[in-house]
Amino acid sequence: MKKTGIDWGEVNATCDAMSPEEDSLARTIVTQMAEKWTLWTMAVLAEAGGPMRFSRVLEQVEGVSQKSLTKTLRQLERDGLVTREAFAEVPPRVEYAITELGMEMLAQVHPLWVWASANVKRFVEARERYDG
Amino acid sequence: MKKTGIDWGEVNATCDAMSPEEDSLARTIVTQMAEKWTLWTMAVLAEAGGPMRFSRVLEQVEGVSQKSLTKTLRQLERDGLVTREAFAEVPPRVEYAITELGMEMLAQVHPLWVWASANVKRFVEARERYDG
DNA sequence: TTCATTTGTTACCTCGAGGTACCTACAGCA
DNA sequence: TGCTGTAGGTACCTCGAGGTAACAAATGAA
Repeated sequence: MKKTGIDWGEVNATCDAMSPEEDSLARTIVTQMAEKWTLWTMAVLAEAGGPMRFSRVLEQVEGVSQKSLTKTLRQLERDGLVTREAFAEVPPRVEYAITELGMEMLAQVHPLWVWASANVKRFVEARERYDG
Repeated sequence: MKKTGIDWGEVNATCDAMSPEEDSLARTIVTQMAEKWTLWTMAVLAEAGGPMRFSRVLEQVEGVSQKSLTKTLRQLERDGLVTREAFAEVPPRVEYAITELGMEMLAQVHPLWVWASANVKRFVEARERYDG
């Protein structure tokens, strides 16, 4: 029945070996990763290939509000997924860049995203079957 | 700079080839996957290796409320990730099981989860650096 | 007759995500 | 003397997630 060869026991064992705080943190990481603008923001910074000003990111992540982008970037910075460098100039300049850890996380997410995109039709069919 | 070898252009190309509805659906799939009880529920059904009654799932997914589990299972059923079979008995019996599509999705998520668990320490350190 | 069982549904509550809109500070420029 | 541009902070709003608690429906058991 386990046709995919996934050993969920292995995952559970990994979780059991962690402290409760660590366990809940792993959960938090995955949850935040799926928040509305997080992946998109990281992808934009990854594609840029170097530091990017706040307003450039704001343009590239189409539809995000200033407030939400600020919050998203703060969280990413806190988790070590992006770096932030502020320059004491007028008008102010702040540059963001993705970190090695951020690139590693994107590498993990990448196949999932590709799979989801490639299998959209199967989901559409399932929903039509259910709704109709 | 793209040290991970990820070709995000490839992902974007995939997205560009989709209709807006399909694109937003792919986004929706990934978002729902990260909702509070979704992955846990799927993992429980996958580990069971066969059909499971509602109340068994309710026990295994510790902390979930009846209402939330019902909603979670409905969404999973709608997306073709689990099956639901109701028996006309008293008291009622309803059996849930994971589908092939569900197993495939778990297979995609698995490495991400393992990576997140394995790298918890790096996130903890980043947060301590930021907060302290 | 009354109660337990099982799978929901519904009303009501709280909390947080995320949006819009408006405010600052300060130098340069017309 | 205003006006512009940048990176944010803050007030206020709406919307949905998710919790608790109570109820339904029907049958077999006490």
